[in-house]
Amino acid sequence: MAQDKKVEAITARDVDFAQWFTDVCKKAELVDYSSIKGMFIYRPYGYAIWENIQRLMDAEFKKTGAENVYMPMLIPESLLQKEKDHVEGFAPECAWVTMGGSEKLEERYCIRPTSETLFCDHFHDIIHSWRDLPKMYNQWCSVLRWEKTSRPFLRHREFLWQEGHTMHATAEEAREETQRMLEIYAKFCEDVLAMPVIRGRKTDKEKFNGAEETYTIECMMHDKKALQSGTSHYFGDGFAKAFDIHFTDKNNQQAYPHQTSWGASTRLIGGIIMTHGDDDGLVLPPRIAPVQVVVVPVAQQKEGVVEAATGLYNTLLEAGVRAKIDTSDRSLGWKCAEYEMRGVPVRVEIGPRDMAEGNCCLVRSDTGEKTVIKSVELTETVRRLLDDIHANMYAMAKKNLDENTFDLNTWEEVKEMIDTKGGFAKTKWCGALECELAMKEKAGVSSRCMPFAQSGTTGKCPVCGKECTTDIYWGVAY
RNA sequence: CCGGGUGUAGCGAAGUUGGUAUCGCGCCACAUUUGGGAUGUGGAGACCGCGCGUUCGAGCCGCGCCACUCGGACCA
Repeated sequence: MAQDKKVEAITARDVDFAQWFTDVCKKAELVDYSSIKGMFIYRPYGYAIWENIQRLMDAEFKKTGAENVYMPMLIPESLLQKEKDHVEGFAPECAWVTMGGSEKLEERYCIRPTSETLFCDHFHDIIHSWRDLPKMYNQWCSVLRWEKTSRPFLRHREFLWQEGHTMHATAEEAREETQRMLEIYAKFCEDVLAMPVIRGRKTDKEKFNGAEETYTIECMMHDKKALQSGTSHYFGDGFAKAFDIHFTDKNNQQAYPHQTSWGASTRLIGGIIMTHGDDDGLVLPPRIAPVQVVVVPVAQQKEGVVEAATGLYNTLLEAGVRAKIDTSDRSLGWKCAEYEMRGVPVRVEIGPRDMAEGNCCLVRSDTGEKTVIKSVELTETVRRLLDDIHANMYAMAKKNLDENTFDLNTWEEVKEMIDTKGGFAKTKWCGALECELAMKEKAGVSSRCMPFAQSGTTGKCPVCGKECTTDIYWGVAY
């Protein structure tokens, strides 16, 4: 019966993945819809996940020397238009401010879809000497893109993100920065979010507007579709030239600096949900979970139970564990189901029977497994368990990725795979745009990335059959 | 943006030939309960997505808009 109730509350994951995702977002109280299409309300539990992402990522950025700044949210149209490829890419999804109070503005302002142009305008003013470099700036903000369709976390019109913008004296140094930041995103996904990633480079078709090279980390969701989870761009000196940013180098020569930008967004939360969630709802990676352990007293009206539970709770807090205790008058069953739905990694149950023997019961959210332990060993066991859960969640996601990635040779094979079971196809690619477009047209997949880990072997392009060496991943993307 | 579907209480739904709206869950109070979404009694809660029109009268009919959703195109 209890099982039936849960299934009733949330659509079964493998019956309708899209509906399951929406149900989880709503029922776990991560987000709510606002009155404007594509603009979402981040509720406390959802925002708390973002705060944890911010806190942990920000620390990594700062280790590299990045500094946080904040730029205006409006971009004068003339500024946006300075770099041709960039404006062409973003113009279709810009929202514009045309009025100031009751006055029509002389020049309309774009609400930032990304801030390269604003940073460049500023860099123009502050970079004059080789001593001014590198400049490594980052900002946490929201951006606006007038998307036609929207889904919680995956595609918002306004979404929260961070955007790093850096300027370097040499191309080599900028390239290193691009790689360094991509690796930070990759490690973050693996070590904090328990999401395995494929690191690689985007094709020219898929790269960021105005960039010379775009690097990406691609994750596989439980439904075998791809989620681009972080990107890092190398711009060369294109923007520097467009914005007339130059400096005097050590040899007293005028030079253009080389630029990068890198970003990750609240889309990561969508990734967490779609990678780890199950039929009971969310399953949160322990290192990002707003509540890591919830203490639930059993038969709490009995003498001493609440006190014993509170004791465990305080022990956890003192040990630095993000803990919560629920002494509300909800039934035990309700509480169990509720915290499973919210994906709290570990639940501690303690009732009269456990107390009599100095025990408590630990339940892990990833497997549902219950273990009775001595209460005095709580902190140590919980710490180990949280690490175990992380490792297990990563392993399960890695298994999903590995088992659904296929080495294929022709576009027909790719189509067959996508139409029947879904997954990533790994093939060779000749590098021609026509072949890339044909894969979309014929097989229904887009290129995800050319992985850094190249095999070095020779094979045939799945479309034109030409001999080539480049390995590339294809998939259906969010 | 194109095509299909849907908007009635916090959620899920019913609503007859047009007559100001019903049910379940949830919510609140009290009591009894509590080792996997408890039970009883009582109570509150809806400008029927928004606007305009037709009509003596619209949840229901017409037009427009907004939002959600599923495909497609586009995009992080």
